[in-house]
Amino acid sequence: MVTHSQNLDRIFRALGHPTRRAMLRRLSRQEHTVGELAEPFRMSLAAASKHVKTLEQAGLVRRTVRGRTHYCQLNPRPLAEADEWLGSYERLWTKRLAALEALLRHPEKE
Amino acid sequence: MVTHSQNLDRIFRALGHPTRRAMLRRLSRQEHTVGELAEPFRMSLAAASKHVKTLEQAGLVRRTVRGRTHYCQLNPRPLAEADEWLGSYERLWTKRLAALEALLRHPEKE
DNA sequence: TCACCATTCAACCCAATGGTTGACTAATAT
DNA sequence: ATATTAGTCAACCATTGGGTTGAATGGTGA
Repeated sequence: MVTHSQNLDRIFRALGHPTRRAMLRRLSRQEHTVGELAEPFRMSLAAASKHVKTLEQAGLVRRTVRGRTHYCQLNPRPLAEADEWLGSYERLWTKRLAALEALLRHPEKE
Repeated sequence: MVTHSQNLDRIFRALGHPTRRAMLRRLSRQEHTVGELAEPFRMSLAAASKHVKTLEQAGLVRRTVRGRTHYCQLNPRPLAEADEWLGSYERLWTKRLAALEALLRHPEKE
């Protein structure tokens, strides 16, 4: 059994690396093969393949194998989960940002 | 110079541990000392103190030292940053979830 | 002054991450 | 048939992460 908390662990950790965020960015526009995902980076294909795997294990990427090529597509659901978690804090930062904005607008009221 | 991407790295990684998320949860209700933050966990104070430090380095916690006790308060700004990043994917998952919901409502249309 | 308390620091341990290379598997193209 | 291509796997390496313990720092209270 994998708990919700463990889900969040994997999701947030997967998002915590620039290579993987860049991969997600590309996948948000269209499906790509592992090779295509790897191409922009100065790292071995094996390394990139590992990144894809951790995205997959976080549920962020779904892979369908056709012949020898693996097609990856973004599964945005876990992003929604992460967003939901953040959502419970939204009230806090909007309050904070509103206060900041007010301060910028009327500095004399300090 | 610390880039925006590195900021996101630290933020997402900080969120990728249940202990730290629990600490943030508590801090979202009120300020707490390091000792108070550590108390609920079955780990040494030193270990908890490290978690606080990584939250601080991600910018999620601000610390003010008064005498020998360190008071921590949540700084929600980086959460807003993370949310902003996720926001650019929101269109994707709402579309997806809407499609799913429609499917559940009218399964015959498959 | 002296004991105590809140916290960090330093050294250490083990497991996980992020990368490499080389071998392997299996599908495709010539 | 053979060479090439897509991708994984396994072994390895260095760094980081998460935990421990014991000592150090520096306020606080009697």
